Amino acid sequence: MMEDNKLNLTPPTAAELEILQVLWQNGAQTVRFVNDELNKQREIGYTTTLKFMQIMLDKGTLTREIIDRSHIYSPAVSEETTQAQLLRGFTDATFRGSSASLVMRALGNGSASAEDLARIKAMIAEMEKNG
Amino acid sequence: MMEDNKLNLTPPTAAELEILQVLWQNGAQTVRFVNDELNKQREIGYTTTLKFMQIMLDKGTLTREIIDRSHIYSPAVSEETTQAQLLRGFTDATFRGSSASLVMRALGNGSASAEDLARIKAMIAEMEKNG
DNA sequence: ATAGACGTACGAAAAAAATCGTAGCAATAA
DNA sequence: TTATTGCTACGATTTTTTTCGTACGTCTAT
Repeated sequence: MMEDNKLNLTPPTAAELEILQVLWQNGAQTVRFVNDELNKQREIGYTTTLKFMQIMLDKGTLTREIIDRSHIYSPAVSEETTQAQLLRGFTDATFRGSSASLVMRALGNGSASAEDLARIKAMIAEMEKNG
Repeated sequence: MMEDNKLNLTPPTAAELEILQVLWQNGAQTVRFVNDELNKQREIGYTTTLKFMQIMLDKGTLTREIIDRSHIYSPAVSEETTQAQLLRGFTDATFRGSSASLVMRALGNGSASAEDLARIKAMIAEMEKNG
């Protein structure tokens, strides 16, 4: 039987997201590189990382090419799209779909710098100017 | 062996959160009530809901009292605290810890009304006034 | 008293996510 | 040539989450 290799509609799992982050930040890389990066954050075996990346390849979340006998993996989904997709699900589940509540609470945790606030204000102003 | 019944540090799973939402919105309720509410959104068996609520009781996420031979469950965690906890994890995983990025993207999806924007602006103004 | 109706308890099992062990292949060092 | 090193492939296994089936107990209406 052949895999359908259908396009990925379901969002990445937590572990998959970690891998995507490494690739989004560093561009196409080998399993070795990704695994080393992940190990800066938590302990995880090489074959575990490899397995995930193979699964993601199968799901269509990653693509790969062979360069110099080594497999180089690239994200097949953009960070922006993925963030939007995950954010939607999270907002629905945790804030009953209210982006405004989510924003209020995100701002409320006090982690935003003055520049952050300024940029957000600017964005709101822009949105209000348009429609 | 006795259960440790230790306080819950780990955030609720997706299914647990659904149950908490029902209780936060409707106050202390029976399994039957919660199950009926959940079934307005998706199909799920009574015993499944019951099992979750028993597990949550065990974890300390819920408490219960017996009224008129029936078990009435209440959330043992506040919605605010839980949202903050989940938001933190989500922001770390998906936006590399940047609340500002998250806010920008949440606003960018265009779901915020004019009133929402006004309220957010007010909040930012308040934050800037203080520190 | 007895059959429903309505509840809870408990033990699994099914499904999904995460992790690893072992084998095997190429290049290269000794 | 043989041993070592650095990869990938693949088949489990473990853990967590989700889901139910079955047993049992208590009222209540016949």
